[in-house]
Amino acid sequence: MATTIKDVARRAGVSVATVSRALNGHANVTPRTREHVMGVVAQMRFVPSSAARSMITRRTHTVGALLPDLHGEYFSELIRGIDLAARARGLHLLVSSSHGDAVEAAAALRAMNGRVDGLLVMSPHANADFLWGNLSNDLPAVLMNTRVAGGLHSSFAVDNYAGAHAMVQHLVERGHRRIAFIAGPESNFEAQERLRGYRAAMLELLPDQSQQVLQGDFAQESGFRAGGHVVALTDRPTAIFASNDMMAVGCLSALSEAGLRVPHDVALAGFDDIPISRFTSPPLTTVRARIAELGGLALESLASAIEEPEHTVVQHQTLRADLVVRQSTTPSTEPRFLRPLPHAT
Amino acid sequence: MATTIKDVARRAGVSVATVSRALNGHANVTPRTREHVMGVVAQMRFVPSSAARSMITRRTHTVGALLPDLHGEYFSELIRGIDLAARARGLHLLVSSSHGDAVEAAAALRAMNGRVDGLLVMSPHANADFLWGNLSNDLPAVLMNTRVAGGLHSSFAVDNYAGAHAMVQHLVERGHRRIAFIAGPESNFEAQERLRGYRAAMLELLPDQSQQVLQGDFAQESGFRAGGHVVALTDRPTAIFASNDMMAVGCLSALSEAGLRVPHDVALAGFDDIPISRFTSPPLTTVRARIAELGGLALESLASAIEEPEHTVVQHQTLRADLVVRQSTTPSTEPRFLRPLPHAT
DNA sequence: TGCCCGCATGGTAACGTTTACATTGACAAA
DNA sequence: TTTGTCAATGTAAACGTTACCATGCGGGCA
Repeated sequence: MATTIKDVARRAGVSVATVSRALNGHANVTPRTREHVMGVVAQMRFVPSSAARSMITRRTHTVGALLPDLHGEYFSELIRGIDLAARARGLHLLVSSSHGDAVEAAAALRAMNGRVDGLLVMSPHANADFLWGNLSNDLPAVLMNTRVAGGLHSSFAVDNYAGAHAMVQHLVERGHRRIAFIAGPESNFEAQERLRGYRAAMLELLPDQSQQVLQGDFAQESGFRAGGHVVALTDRPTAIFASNDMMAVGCLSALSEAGLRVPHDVALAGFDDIPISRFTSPPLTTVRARIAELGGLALESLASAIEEPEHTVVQHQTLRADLVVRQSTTPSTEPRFLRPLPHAT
Repeated sequence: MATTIKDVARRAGVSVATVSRALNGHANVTPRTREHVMGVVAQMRFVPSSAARSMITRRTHTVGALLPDLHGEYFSELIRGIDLAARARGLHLLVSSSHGDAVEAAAALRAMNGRVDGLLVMSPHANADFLWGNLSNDLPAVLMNTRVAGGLHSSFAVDNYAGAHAMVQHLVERGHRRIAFIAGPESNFEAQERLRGYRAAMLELLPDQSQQVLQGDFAQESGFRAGGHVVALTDRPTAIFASNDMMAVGCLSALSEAGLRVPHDVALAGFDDIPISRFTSPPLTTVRARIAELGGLALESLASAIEEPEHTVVQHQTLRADLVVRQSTTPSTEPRFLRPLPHAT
């Protein structure tokens, strides 16, 4: 049986109210009493039950994060950004991965009720209806990279469209004409935006060229397969733009196995700028998605919505996605021995 | 104001007990009543407060995970393994990273009280005293990769010593004599064990050779620095054994920048077998640490300790760490175009 | 001396659930 | 008709904490 505040009060010879006040650092308690109480607390190794506490204070000091998956560097980065900001605010983090299943996501969302002060949601299923149906409307929530633009909740997103557009432009400027694109999951909003950016840029800059889209699913393996496919093509593309870095890494592996040199024989680019992309060989040209920053901003926004619900305005922010040119698209005759940056962002 | 079970009861014209029974699928409630109640619940979008519920049932259906950090593929893998097992058991996951600070770790540990049914702890500070001082003794806990062998808590660990030993043996068998080692943080238990394995194997297999240990901290950047250091050496080692994959990746980057070919000019090996290590170029010889499996097993153990506290026996399990030979240590004259495995484990 | 004020502390009602126990009513057996 | 049984539902006491209000006590001031 766990010790409760009553046990402490009895042992210390004071009331539960006094123990509570001593614990929470309230003003009106004699230093002498406080010391005595804290001594007993330490001696009995008493830790107040957060559940009971949050029941009455209506604060859990916890935020929930609903993510589609936890796999890979992308989510690692996202969680890191969220965690960092959460720690700074003294908030705990309850993570939940929905694995792409809307029913599971809904269940997870409901299970968080009463356990969190607010919710961070990144879900391919998170359209307006889904949210309305499963979110308690007085629970603050912030959306990340979802297609719900308007509505009651603030949202933060990476400018996937512009980023992809810029990458195509970079490849075109480097003289490429046949540029293949490895797409992400069709149902994924980010993947859609990146594809849209590719198509628009191609149409705009190389209207005569046919677009070549290979299907992928954001996992390394699918990039590897796509790479193998490209290798076998007659009239091979001179550049491959993978819509995320993990697929680019997989693709790179397939290309080297086939004996093709990057960027000499074929240029390769990714998207996200996950930490590993600086350390592949050659280092990967990519688009910096600032995933950690996205998570951090979303959490900041959520935290302020929790702290002052009335002053909060719904905001929709799009983070710039910058081109990061490394050696996988720049021939080795150009300066190439750039020193990789330290991994901290 | 959030709707409570009372509001639902009033609206449905029944008592709170009936609503509770309907919600929890208890037997003695008429189908007709249940349907009616559930209708009102849906209509009012009522979600029971988990806090209040767990207060009385003394079950939160949540486990806490205290980790030293959340950064990088290692923890991504670990969390994935934990999450997967947790989902299968219907448990939620409250993550907390202590960032190497014992005080913070202690605070995190205490803040979890009453909010979780059990604890998964991986902490460099987790010695017996630390745990005893901060862990409510009736809260089940399982340790991962810590130095506390005996004691009240079950623990799971990777056989870092044997893994490192096997790697050195592999390098020696391939004809290497001058084998450098990039160490991890000195205070880290896993890093210590791996270093111990290196030293023991060197002493045993190459008693005449001097050992060469470079300091690192498990981050890519430190591997990069170590690589740069090795490159500049007269009498350069013919093989480098980095004590984790991230440092190996950083080192690989430094080596290629310097124009050294791996494995032709220098062999390179890592430890952990994080997903990315299959996709570097060349693919990395490493030791498979089964991080996700470790997390999964720890969670399983914790879950059964939660479900039947009396039948649970304290167990200490060490997971085998297998050598995974890829091209970074095998010259290209040997068969090298192995197809990378799909990333699922 | 008497009064009032402020401060430390105690008592207790919340918070929103679940659950043991009480109550009701219907129906069957005597 | 009475009585017993059982199923469905209601009532209220927990769970462990905080917040509000009451209480008592000591000291300063008139």
